[in-house]
Amino acid sequence: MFNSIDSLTAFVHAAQLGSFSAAARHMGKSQSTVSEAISQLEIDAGVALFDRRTRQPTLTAAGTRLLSHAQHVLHSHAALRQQALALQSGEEAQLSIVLSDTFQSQAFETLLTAFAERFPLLRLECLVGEDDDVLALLRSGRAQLGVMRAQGRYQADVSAQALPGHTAMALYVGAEHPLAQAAQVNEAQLLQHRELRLSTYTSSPAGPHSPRCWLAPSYLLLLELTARNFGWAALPTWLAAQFGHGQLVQLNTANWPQATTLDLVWLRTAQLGPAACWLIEQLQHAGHTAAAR
Amino acid sequence: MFNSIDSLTAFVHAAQLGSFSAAARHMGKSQSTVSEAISQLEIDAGVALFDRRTRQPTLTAAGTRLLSHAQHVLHSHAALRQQALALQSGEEAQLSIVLSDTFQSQAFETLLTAFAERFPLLRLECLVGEDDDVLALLRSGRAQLGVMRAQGRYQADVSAQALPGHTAMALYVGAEHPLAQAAQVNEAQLLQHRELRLSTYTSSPAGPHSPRCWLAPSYLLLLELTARNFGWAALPTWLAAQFGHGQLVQLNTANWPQATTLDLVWLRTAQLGPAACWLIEQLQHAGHTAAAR
DNA sequence: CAGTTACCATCGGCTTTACCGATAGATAGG
DNA sequence: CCTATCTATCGGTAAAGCCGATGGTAACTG
Repeated sequence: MFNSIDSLTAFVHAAQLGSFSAAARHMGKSQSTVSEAISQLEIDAGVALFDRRTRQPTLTAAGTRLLSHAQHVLHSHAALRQQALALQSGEEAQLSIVLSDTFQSQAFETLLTAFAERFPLLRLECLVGEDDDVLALLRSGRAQLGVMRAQGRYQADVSAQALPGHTAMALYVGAEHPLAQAAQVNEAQLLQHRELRLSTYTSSPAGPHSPRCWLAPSYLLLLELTARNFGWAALPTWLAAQFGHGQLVQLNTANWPQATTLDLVWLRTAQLGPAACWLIEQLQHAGHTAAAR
Repeated sequence: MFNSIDSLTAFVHAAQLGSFSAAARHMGKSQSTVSEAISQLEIDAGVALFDRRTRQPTLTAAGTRLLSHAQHVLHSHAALRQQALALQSGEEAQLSIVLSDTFQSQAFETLLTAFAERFPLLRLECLVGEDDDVLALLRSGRAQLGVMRAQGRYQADVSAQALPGHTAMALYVGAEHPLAQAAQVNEAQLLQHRELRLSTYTSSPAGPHSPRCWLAPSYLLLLELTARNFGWAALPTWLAAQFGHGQLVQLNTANWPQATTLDLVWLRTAQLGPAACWLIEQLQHAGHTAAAR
C-alpha cells in the first residue's frame, strides 16, 4: 500500500540492503510480508521497482527515482514521530521567554546552545520587555518565563528567584551633549536637561524625574536617542559598551552607577514543562557565568 | 495509526476545517472513521491533538506542533504519488542528452523552460560531447539523445534527423598569433603553424592536417588554447563570438567559413519515452529558432 | 557437474484493523 | 425548549496485513 509507512520502509530497506529477506530481518517481519508489500507497491505505482532477474534484486530506473521520494517521506515521518515522542514525555510544545535588555544576551547564548541540544525540537521564542511588561506577558500566557530587573516585591501569583551576578546601570549622554564635558554632575544639573526614560507598554511611567522627559519602550531605543544627544539616560553598562560605539559618555554622579540584580520570574499557577524547569535550573546554577559580565 | 497516511490526512483536514465531520465529508469517509482515526492517532502520540470541550474541536498546543510535521509528511507523500503517476504514464525516470558545442546552448535554453513545465519531475542531464563520443554515449546507454555535427552516414542502429538551420565553423587564431595580421591565408601557411584540433575520447583523430598538432576534447578548451596563441583552430562562430572576448581573429582562407548542419541522433534500438519524443519533436519544428542563430 | 544455499513468489489461513451505520450524549443557535 | 449538528462509541463486516509452508530459481562450492 502506498498509504502505509511500513511498505515504504520495506521498500527503502530492500533497496538499501539489496535483498527482501534482509529487509524483512531488519524490520522483524517475515520475508513474504516484505515481498507482498513491495509487490503491492509496484501495483500501486504502476511500474516495477526492482529488477528480479538476478539473485539480488536491483532497483529499476523508476525505482531509483521513487526511492528518493520514499526516503523523503520516511524522514519527515521520523521527524513527526520524534516530535510526538518529545510531546509524549511531557515536553512543552513551545517555550516563550521574555528577556530584559538589562540581561546581557551575549552570555545567554552559550546557554542556548546547550538548550538547543537538549531540546532540539522545541520551538523557542525570545521576547524583549521591561518591568511590568514582563509580568503582563506572563499573565496573558504569551510567555512562560521572564528575566527582569529585581522588583522589591511581587504579587502572590508570581514566583521570583534572584539570578546570580549583577548588572550595572549608569547614566549616559551623547558625546555632543552639554553635560558630556562636565567632570561631575549633580542632580540639579540633570533636571535642567531632558531625561530619556524607559516606559513600558502596560503602565504609564512613575513620576518623572525631569520635567522634560522622553519615553521609549526599550533600552536599545533609549541608547539610540542618547547617542543622538537628545538627553541623558540610565542604561545598562554592558549595553552602552557593546552598542554605544564610543558615542556615549558616562556621567559622574552621586549614587551612580547602580548595581541591579536580576530576577527570574514565572507564574506560580502555570505548571512549567521540563524545558522551562531545565532553563530555570541552568540559569540559577551555571548562571554565574551567564549573568556576570 | 501513525503509519497510515489516511490518518494523517484526516488529522490535517480536521485541523484545517475545524470539524471531524467536515473532514470526513471531504475525504469521502464516514464521520466515525475520522473520529476513530484521530483517537488512535492521539493514543499513538500520547497527547491530545484536539480540545473537544467546545462544539468545534480546536487544536491543542501539541496538536499545532504536530500538525506542521504531519503536513510535511503529506507533502512529501504527495510528491511521491505524483512521481509515481508520471512514471506510470510511461515517462522515463531520467533523460540524458549529449550536446555538441557546435549547438548553441543559449537558444536551447528557451526550449528547456517549456520542457521543465511539461515534465516537472523528470531528471534531466545535459552532457557535452563531440562526434563519435556522442554515439558512444548513446550506445553505452549513458544518454538517450544527442545533437552532433552531421556525419555523412551512420551505422544501422542510429537514427539521425537533420535539425533546421546551420552552424558556421571558421578558422581562428589568437590576436598575438603570427597569422593574425595576414589579410589572406592559404593552406601552406596553415601547415607551418600548429593546429589545435578536436579529439574525442573514443577514437584517435583522423590524419592531422598539420604535422604539429595539439588535441583537446572540447571546443571550449580549443578556444582557450587558441586565445592563448598556441595555434589555429576550427571553431563554431557563435562560440568564438560569445566566449572569444575579442581575443580571437578569424582567418580569411579558401573554403572557410564552412556551414555545418546538425543532426539529432538516437539509438534505433532504445525505445524512447514521451519526454525524449517530445524533445525530438520540438527540436525539429520549433528548432528553427533554436538552431538558427 | 551435481549439491547446497540463499533468495524470491505464491498460497492458505489467521489476526488485525479499517470502515460503516446506528445510536446516544453534548453543544450552539433559533 | 427545540432543533440541528457535532463527537464518541458500539457491533458487524470486509479488507488488509501478516505468517509459515512450499516451490522455483540463481549463485556459490566441492
